[in-house]
Amino acid sequence: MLTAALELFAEYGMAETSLQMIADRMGVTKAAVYHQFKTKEAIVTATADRELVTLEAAVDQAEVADNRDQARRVLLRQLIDFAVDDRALVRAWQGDPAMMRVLANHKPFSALTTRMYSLLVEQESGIDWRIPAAMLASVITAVGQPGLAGFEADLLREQVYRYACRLLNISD
Amino acid sequence: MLTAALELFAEYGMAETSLQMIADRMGVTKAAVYHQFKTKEAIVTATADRELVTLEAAVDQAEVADNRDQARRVLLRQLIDFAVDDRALVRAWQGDPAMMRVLANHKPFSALTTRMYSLLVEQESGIDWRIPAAMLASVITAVGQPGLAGFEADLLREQVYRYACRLLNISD
DNA sequence: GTCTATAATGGGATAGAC
DNA sequence: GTCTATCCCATTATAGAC
Repeated sequence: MLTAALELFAEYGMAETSLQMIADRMGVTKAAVYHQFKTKEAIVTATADRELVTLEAAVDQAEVADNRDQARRVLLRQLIDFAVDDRALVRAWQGDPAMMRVLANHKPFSALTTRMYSLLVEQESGIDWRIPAAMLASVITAVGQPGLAGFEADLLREQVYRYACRLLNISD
Repeated sequence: MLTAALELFAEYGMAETSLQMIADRMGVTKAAVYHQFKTKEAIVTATADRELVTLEAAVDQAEVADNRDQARRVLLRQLIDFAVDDRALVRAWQGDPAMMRVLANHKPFSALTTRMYSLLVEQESGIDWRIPAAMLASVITAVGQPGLAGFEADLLREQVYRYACRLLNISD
């Protein structure tokens, strides 16, 4: 069910995916869908929650690193792995304004992005990390672009990691 | 009118922007909007057409460059200028699945992206430019991210150009 | 050109039978 | 859990007066 919904979100966006479409793909009626989830937003947050555990584990691991550069490298690796392995999810999340609005109001999601942001945005050194962080996020989520759908995961993973390191001026 | 529509598209996405919202922002009724544009898609393509002339001029200029590297540099500069100066437009275009579907079916837009792609995707040298092209597009459109809204255009322009050059391994 | 009024459609959501 | 049937409402789109 969540898989079916996520595929449709990735293809049509959240706003243009009706409960009827989800029900049709599952071969049931709308009422059956409503039996599991009270609202459409609940479906969206449920699809997100299923993926959040993986991302939370990645941030957990990065937060215990020895220093900030190391933490960033660890986070980077895992975010890229995650994005490449689940490009449909990235497509569903990235950019869609309706989806972003719902996720921004979803506490577990916003809490996670705050933690990621803290790892990236350096206060002490006087460097403003907001711009490079935005670039980095953009490069990682680029794997969701339709034009890259044909590439194999291994190649894409390696290439994106190389470009991300180049962006951050760190050795891979 | 097109300005009002574009602002709403940038904030709520195309699918979640109703004609009523556009009419309200203009202080008129829906019927007045329909008098100018027969359908909602017509409004979208009209907002796009208004911006396409700028982008077409940029590609024209790049296509007459001496060599491919030079063409890329010219195109890069102008695309970044365009994106930074009109971040609301980038936000409206980037990612929104509904918007992308309409634009993909809009000939002037698809023709332009084909021309840009030809400049970037190198066949002769054996290098596959599809991945770096996707990275580049991602970095440029990153200026539309809400988190970068507070930065001044000049700073953003300079930074994005630097990161883009780093990505392509060319001197700025 | 802009208004009021009104169709026509589709979507979110619920009630109640099986 | 799934169905049929229904409600309510927002939206797209049009007709016709001013």
